[in-house]
Amino acid sequence: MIALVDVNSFYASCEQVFRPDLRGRPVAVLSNNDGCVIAANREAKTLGISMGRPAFENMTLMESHGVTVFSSNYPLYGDMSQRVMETLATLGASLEVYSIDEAFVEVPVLESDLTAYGHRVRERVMQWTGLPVGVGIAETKALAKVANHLAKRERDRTRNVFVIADEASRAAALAAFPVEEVWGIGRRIAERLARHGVRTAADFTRLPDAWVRKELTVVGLRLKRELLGEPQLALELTPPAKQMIGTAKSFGQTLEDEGLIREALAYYVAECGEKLRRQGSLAGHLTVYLETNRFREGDAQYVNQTKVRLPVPTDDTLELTRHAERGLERIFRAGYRYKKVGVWLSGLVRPGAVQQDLFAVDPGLHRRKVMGVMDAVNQKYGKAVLRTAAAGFRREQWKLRQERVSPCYTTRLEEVMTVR
DNA sequence: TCTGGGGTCCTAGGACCC
DNA sequence: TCTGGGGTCCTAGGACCC
Repeated sequence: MIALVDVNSFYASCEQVFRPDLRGRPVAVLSNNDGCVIAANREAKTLGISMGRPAFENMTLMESHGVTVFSSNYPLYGDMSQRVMETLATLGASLEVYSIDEAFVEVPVLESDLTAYGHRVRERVMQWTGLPVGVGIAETKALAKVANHLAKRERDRTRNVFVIADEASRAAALAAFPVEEVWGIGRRIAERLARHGVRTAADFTRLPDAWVRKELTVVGLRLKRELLGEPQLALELTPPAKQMIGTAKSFGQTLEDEGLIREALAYYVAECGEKLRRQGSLAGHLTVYLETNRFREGDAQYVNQTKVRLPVPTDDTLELTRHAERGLERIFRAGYRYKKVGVWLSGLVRPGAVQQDLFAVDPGLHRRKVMGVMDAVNQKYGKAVLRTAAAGFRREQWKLRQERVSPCYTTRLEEVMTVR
């Protein structure tokens, strides 16, 4: 059996762990650049805060009801996530970390009372991390997702456990489960299914295989079988190496100056380079992406991207920066007000699998040492303390807005709480 | 005035190979 | 006048996830 464990309103709950004064009170967390509401606890949702909508649309509502609003604090959430996963690892036979706030846990075979097991998971995570989780248990991943949804319907958080263990409970759960809430059924597919009269998960499982295969590809077919209780998706115990590594972030304000955009780009390239080296891969291609603010209807719009093939796959930030700058040069057009620049590294390979280029110069051992030193210094003294000259000294002019960020309670010594 | 970021998987179609 | 079959690789685009 598989348990899907996820943290309730994860980001909001992380903030509340360190702010006991906010227990039982509405809390919301904003996206990067304080743009959209991306997390809200139940108290905030009850007030009508709309998730995924711009912060400014919700601000009046939030202020009038005393909602405490935070900017995203990913160092905090990442660290809390790791604590949750380590706790879950002590409870399951094996574990797939599915996202920052979710994991599939293989229930140990000797557990006979699944509901009791679910409660034990909930209680231990609460005791060890202070975070509330919901637990859904079933035979397959897709059914565990359904069970997890149903677990969250319980208003009483101490009862956020739901088990689909036999045919009768499976049939009952699917008959009452809207198809658009099924894992893997998004807005587009839900619309298409609705046109064919499919409204519940149970309706979906009754569609002929051939139709599902043709309309929704093998992905849809696998999903149908999972919902019927036939496992199609194994747990991924070791996270596979990433196939793409990228960074694309909005500027705090729109920019027209190519120089500033180039500096932001170089800064993002360095972030990607660090991730690339941590994974032990080399990138064969690099895509640069540039965009104006599509929400400003009066502005002239421009969006473009270009893919650069690297002569030899590399993980050297200086080399990557050089090619990224060339890419930007290709697509930059003066006269627009830009909102976002991004870079994606792809064609990732292991160092052993590299085809050498007869005419390319290997940046050599000393450059690899430079990168090693840069990573070590930044690991120890903080992000981008040591950076390339290309990233410049004008970050103030393009960096993200983050006006309501909480302390990094668990990852920065100077921000650790003092208790008297 | 203010509108997120970072990914994955699948398919179709074109270019190219022998 | 008639013009094959069996592939691979790459890219773009669409869908999805949290």
